[in-house]
Amino acid sequence: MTTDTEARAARAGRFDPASYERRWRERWEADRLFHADDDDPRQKRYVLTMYPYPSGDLHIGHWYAAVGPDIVARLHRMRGENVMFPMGFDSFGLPAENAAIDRGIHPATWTYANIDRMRAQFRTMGCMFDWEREVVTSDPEYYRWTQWLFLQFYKAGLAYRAMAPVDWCPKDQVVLAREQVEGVDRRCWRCGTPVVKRDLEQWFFRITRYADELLNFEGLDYPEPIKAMQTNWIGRSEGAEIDFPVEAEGVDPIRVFTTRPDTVFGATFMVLAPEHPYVSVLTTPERQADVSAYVAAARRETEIERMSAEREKTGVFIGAHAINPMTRERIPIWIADYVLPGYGTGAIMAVPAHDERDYAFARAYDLPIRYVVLPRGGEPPEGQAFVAHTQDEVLVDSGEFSGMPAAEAIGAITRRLGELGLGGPAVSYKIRDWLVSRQRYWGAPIPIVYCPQHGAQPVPEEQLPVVLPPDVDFAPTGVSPLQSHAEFLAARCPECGGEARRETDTMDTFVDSSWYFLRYCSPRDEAAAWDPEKVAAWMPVDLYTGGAEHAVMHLLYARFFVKALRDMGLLAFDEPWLVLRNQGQILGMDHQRMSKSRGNVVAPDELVSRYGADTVRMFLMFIGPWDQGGPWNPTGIEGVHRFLGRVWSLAQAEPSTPAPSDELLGTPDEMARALRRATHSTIAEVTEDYSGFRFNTAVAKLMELSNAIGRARDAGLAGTDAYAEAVDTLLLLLAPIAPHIAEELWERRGHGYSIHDQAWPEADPELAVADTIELPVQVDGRLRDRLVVRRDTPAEEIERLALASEHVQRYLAGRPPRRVVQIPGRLVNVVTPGD
RNA sequence: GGGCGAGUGGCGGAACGGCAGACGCGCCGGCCUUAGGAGCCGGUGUCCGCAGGACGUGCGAGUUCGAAUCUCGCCUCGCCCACCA
Repeated sequence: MTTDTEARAARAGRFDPASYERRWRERWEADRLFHADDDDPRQKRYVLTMYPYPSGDLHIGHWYAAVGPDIVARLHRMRGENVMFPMGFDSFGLPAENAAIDRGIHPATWTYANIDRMRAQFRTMGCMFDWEREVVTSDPEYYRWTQWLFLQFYKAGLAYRAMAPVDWCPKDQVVLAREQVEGVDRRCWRCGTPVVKRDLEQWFFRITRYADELLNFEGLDYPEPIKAMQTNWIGRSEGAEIDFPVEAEGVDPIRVFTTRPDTVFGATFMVLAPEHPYVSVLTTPERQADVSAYVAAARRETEIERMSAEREKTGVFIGAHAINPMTRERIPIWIADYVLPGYGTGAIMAVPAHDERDYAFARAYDLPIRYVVLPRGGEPPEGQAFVAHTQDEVLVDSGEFSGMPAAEAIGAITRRLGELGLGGPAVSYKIRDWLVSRQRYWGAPIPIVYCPQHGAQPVPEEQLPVVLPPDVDFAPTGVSPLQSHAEFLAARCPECGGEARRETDTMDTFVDSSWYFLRYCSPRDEAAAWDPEKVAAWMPVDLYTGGAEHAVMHLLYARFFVKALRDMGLLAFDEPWLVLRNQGQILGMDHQRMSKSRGNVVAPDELVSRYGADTVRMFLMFIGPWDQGGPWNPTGIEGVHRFLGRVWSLAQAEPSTPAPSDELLGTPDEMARALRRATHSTIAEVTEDYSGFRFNTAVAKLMELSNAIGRARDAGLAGTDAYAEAVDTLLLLLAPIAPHIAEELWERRGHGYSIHDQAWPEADPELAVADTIELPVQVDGRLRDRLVVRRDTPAEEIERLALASEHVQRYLAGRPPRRVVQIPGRLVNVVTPGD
């Protein structure tokens, strides 16, 4: 036995992935095997995975993220589709600049060295990336078109400049988008420093114009959590705007937004955000000192202090009054920092009886609380606001609306306000316009110049790209390093030709990533951002994969881009990707997110050199559901390596004399049929699993098939057609997940290059089913026996056999069963009469 | 505070409402070895055991012939959002 094994092993050669993996990768690349041809007439399939930031080295998480879509892309390719699976680098961004500050390396030097290293590391994965389509967003050939797109947004009125209170990271010395401020304590997403508010002139993209369309996910196959996150982020609220006239000459009423117009009769005071423009207009002289102090304090506060929900409510009375438009009562106007300047109208009608925040404020400042909505026949609750909004509340103390169900009153009161010219229905959103300017160097310069005569002027398209000058000072000063570069700064006004100053802010890197999937379609086009015909042919992306952490940033921005570009007539579709899948996150062994600062980053290199790329790929896919991720633990990689080693020897097994009939396994014919059954059911199952991103169970089924092949070999089937079919099928099914060994063994078995050009195997349903089945027999739902019967045994016969079982009879004790439940092909359940 | 997930052997994890624990790791035993940290074979949820049983999917109820799976209520953990009127 051992000597046989050794002899076979000697002929087959030792299983040594290092001896063939690199060789095959080089050959595939030299042959352009995985290059997607624009002119290929077959069905196109655009598979995309999020391109990485070139941080320095690939870690195990990059492998995990890339191998999943690679498997699916390869499956489609073997099914005869023209598959594009490109890769590139999101290479602008802050870390490069930090490297410049910390170590004196130019951002470009640092970035491109990292790209070179990571590109080489990427190649060791054996993914079918089409490197001929690579995009690098910091290349002038790329950001030229990022700038061009900015100009299109500008011309379309979707890019604008405004003074705004913005989130500012004091450590990185940069403005952040709202989406880049994280957590309850409002920290910078990059460095974790608490952010502060600053008023600055900034560039915005008008994403709010598309809020409603972005809420529509019809026809999109997204994970539910992503849809929920985007929906919550956009935060659409329906309600009413209501005007509260003020007691001051020549001042327009204060307009508020509320989702509860039914409670307007309970509005006993008003609260303005301290930033509200009316504060300075309405404050009475005797209140001026207190109000100014409060406003100044609010401005100094960081977001941390301001946003904390647990915080005591504070505010001051500004001395002025407004009129409740329904009760006609005179109500005091306060300012308080719990009213946010950016949401709704920056002013609220305070209804302490029906809003917890207003209630807390009223209690703190002894303001009147009036309940106007109550459960039918109920009493006002003791010591708290009544916010419940079920079906059964009615209005009380609300004039002509008293007695009306609250649900109905929302519409009725809103209509009445409209009739009175005091407001009407309104919709409010949490989402704000996207702040895209950054006071940083390593990004695409915003293509605008400022002329003393003509103001902000777009750089003419033929002058693009506005190139980053290489020689700047990188010390962090709070202004862009470009501001101290005289040559860059000096520009001509496109309108008058006079001296002008160039915009020194660069664009958020999320602008770069909002269109890179379009550039992949015609990556070397020098005349346009993309070739419309090629984009029409390839887009939209059929399958997009990446981390869920981009739910409200990249994924939302890119959807906005596509919709905006469609409305400019530049694209003819509505959504960038039709199917989205998120991989889980691979955590460090300490169960923390992998990061250099924690020192828990797992590099794949050592594993790859010890076991080969196929083993690492397969192990990563085997550890659990792909969308789940989890802490890294290399225990168990040996099992996957052993499996590939078994495939290695099974695929090269020498024909042996067929064994005689075996009492347990049957005749050689029966054994062959069993093997074919295993082969064909595995085809069906693995195909399903790959398509559904269930790679872990796919691997388990491949292992089961190889176990069956091993038993067949031991039974002497190695020379038979059934054996050859089983092994060749196993290799084909293995090709997407372990492309190197599949190719090597395919060749060794005398088939032509390349296995990756073979057709995906088809399962024969006739062969996949067994002639005899084993039926579990339950008594009262508990397993008591098993029946082995032919597949076509009639139900009456099965019932007879089941009742005849001594294990069943023991529980029936001679009584007739109350009933017998049969699920055809699944089980039999005998229900006893009971007591 | 709101929203969404998830709790199954020693471990990672399987399981259209129908045989709980597939597949693998680990562990135990055996074979082969000068050796085994290589390879191969067998066993492995817990408890009682001769056969054969009992108990088992975070906890408690319910629906069902039958529940890891569906419903309700708790507990724990994770993620996202959070003074959004």
